[in-house]
Amino acid sequence: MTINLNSVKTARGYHHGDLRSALLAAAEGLLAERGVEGFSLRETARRAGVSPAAPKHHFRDTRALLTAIATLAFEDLAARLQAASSDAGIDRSLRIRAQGKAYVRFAVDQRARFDLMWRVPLLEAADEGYCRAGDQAFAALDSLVRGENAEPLEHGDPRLAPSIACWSTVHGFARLALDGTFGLEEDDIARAIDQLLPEVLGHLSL
Amino acid sequence: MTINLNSVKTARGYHHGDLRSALLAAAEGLLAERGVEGFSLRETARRAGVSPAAPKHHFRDTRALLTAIATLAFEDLAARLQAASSDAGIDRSLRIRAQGKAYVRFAVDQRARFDLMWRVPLLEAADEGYCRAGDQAFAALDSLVRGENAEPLEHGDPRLAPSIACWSTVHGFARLALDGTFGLEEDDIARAIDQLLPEVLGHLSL
DNA sequence: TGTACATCAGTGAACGCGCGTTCACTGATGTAC
DNA sequence: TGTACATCAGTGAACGCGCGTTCACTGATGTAC
Repeated sequence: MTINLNSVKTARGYHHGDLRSALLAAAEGLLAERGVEGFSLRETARRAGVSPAAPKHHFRDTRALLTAIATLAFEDLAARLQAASSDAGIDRSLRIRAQGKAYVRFAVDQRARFDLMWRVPLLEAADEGYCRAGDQAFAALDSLVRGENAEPLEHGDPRLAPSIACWSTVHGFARLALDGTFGLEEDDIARAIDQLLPEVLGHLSL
Repeated sequence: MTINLNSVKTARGYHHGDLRSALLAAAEGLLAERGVEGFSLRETARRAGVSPAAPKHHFRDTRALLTAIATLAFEDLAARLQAASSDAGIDRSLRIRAQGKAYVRFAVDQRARFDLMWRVPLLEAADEGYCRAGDQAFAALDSLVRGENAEPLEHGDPRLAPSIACWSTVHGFARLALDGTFGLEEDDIARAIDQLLPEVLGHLSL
């Protein structure tokens, strides 16, 4: 079977086949190109080669689509945090450094996705999958800071303080770097992650 | 002289008198009510009781107006950080705690303003006043962490690490609290600032 | 295996919205003589 | 002190834009008999 890339629409026929995935992909692309402020559902449909009304069959509205993307992003982040600490050997403070670096890298390399993850007014903040994915990412960090076998704690438990300290530091560093507050150009950021960040994390006693 | 509050427009006459300030005030109000996402220049003009074209004489465009607001907000923040550390006596770590608390309080009590301050794509990021006000706020923190008489350093100097660690932590904490990531309701946040935040700052060794 | 029919996933034109901005204008202010 | 005139700060109607959403529709798919 030959796939004719030059006439996707014709080859495709009336039904798309996997429009849901195509919309997600198109939305990710649009987001990466224009940032959260430049996002629109119509443009997403356009990029997926589909009429403006088509997305309705897969996502109730813009918020639903953005929420799905944010959820995927949180899952991706959780996986990367896991991987980073696993790959870093057994020394706890090295693992924390590695994970922190992975966190900031994620934010910087995928800034629009990262922005979106926290842009709560644009999302269905109560969505179950979204919340679960967020918790999952936090758990990756928490199980490293408080230990693999530490008892699970409720949101807001004061014993979470060390994990929250770590999360706050890393998250704040990422945001400040993204928002250009360190006065850094694009290229300097990479250096900041390699040099400044480890030193910053060195000021944390967990 | 009697001021007729019921017919401001009539009383006002053709010229406004101080439209620039009125626009800033209206914009702050709108921002507080609807958040950054809900802001518009037209609505600001409407609230100032003026035609949609009037703002042009005072602000080139929406970005210019928002930049002015963000600048004021940074100046306000800088003043509060100064005040908080001055009021906290001479013990350095108490002062740092007090300042951190002031930072997060500011963010939480004025979330829309705080959001805007960092929403760089909506602002004239290179605006001189905006940059100066931002630096001013950082200086308030830096002079406390590195000491009143420490030599001033360039953006990106590695010796800024302790200040940046502190800033990152406090900023990250504020953002995570605002974005609901701690799973906290509005009321819990006040408690988090009083109880969780000091403990978080306790994990910082500066 | 073939046919009837319900269901599903698309189309594309249209609607109404609020937005930022432009335009020709006009009323008020302030300055020069 | 009075007058002419330039400048400034407003008006309000209009424009064009892209957006999200609705609507009646149609082509493809899958299921029941």
